[in-house]
Amino acid sequence: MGAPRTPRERWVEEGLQVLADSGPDAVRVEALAKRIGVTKGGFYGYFADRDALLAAMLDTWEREATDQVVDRVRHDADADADGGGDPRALITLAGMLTFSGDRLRPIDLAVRDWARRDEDVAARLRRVDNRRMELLREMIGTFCPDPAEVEARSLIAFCVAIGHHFLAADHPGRTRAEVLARAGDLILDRPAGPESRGPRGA
Amino acid sequence: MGAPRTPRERWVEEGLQVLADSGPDAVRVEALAKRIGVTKGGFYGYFADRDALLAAMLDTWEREATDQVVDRVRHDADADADGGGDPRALITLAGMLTFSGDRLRPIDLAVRDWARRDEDVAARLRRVDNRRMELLREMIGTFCPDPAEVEARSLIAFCVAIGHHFLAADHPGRTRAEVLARAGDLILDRPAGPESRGPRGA
DNA sequence: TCGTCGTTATACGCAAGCGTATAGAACGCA
DNA sequence: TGCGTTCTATACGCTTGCGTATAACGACGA
Repeated sequence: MGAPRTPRERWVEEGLQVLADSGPDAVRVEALAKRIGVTKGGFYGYFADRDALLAAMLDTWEREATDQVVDRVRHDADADADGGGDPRALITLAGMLTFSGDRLRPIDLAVRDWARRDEDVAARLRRVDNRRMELLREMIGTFCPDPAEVEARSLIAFCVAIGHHFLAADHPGRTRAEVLARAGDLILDRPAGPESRGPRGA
Repeated sequence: MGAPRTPRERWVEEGLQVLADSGPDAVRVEALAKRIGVTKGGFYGYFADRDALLAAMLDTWEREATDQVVDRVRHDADADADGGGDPRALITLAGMLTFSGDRLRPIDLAVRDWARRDEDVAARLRRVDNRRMELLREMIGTFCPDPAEVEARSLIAFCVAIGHHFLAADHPGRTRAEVLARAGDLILDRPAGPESRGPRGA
């Protein structure tokens, strides 16, 4: 058997790329083939139809999105093996506020919009979000005793992490990163850090 | 001249409807015609092409979205002519957290996603968001003296208002409305209200 | 009653995109 | 070298959608 010249994952990868920067409606078999530099000939060997590709894309995203959350927690927890629980929470939360790499974030945003009109996508997103939310609860729980407040702060943190990418407003005299840093202070219920604390990410 | 049987606004309105629940890619001339119960014959008397319709839709949305903000402020300000500035802020902010009617909200969400891939749309959204942000600053400024904190709280409020619609997570043992109410307390920097305070909206 | 003008239906050519069929090319293995 | 598997190119029919052209239709004013 010949080595796959255009393996299945390639179609999925390219599909996720297009999803990320043009939305699900732009994920078209022939367009993907053109991007890859191939005709659609081989596509139907891997997938029954376009919907099967979309499902495979979501499978990949869901798995990666979940793994990533777990990895991040484990990594940050190791990095802070000395200090108390707090710094871990802060660092991880800060990471969450800018949320990881350039690969998954745009996909994540696209999926969120997609979920508004597709039940299946919404169900997948719910699984992923519940996982992340649980993480947030745990972290915020390290410094906040009231469960209702923990829930509220977690919601706020998550909404800011997502929402600021959908927000087009300017902040005259400040950068978005600066405002986000200060927002992080408020969400974490701690006094404002030095004004010149470095930006935590965009 | 015969009365317009299918006036220009009808196309715009139907377009916004489709935009709201299926995204911009689903706004197709012939599909709209079918929805209206007409063929596309008359469409090109009003619009040069599909893009012209999209532009007109955005014009309408931008105007309505702006007017609505102004109206809401004026209305709430009148309703609270007696009390201090604070209640006005609270009420309006609460309204913002669930943001108004069922008509504009879904359009708003669709436009936000759209703006991620279209410069023109992004520019329009920036105008609208800056307007709303200014309003938030003003309201939050009535109880918070530090400008940097005002900016951070405004960002948080706005992100929660938008973000919670893109969030699929559950809140075991609580409703979303309850969690949002508590989040509002935190954003407004006031003690938690009675647990059983009615939900402020969905 | 009869034009007139705006709206609409119908038909056309064109392009993109889906899913299928079929034949050819490339590679691993014997 | 030859065989079989796997991927690929090409071609087909079908549908949807765009934008244009043209003719019919209807309401209103003269």
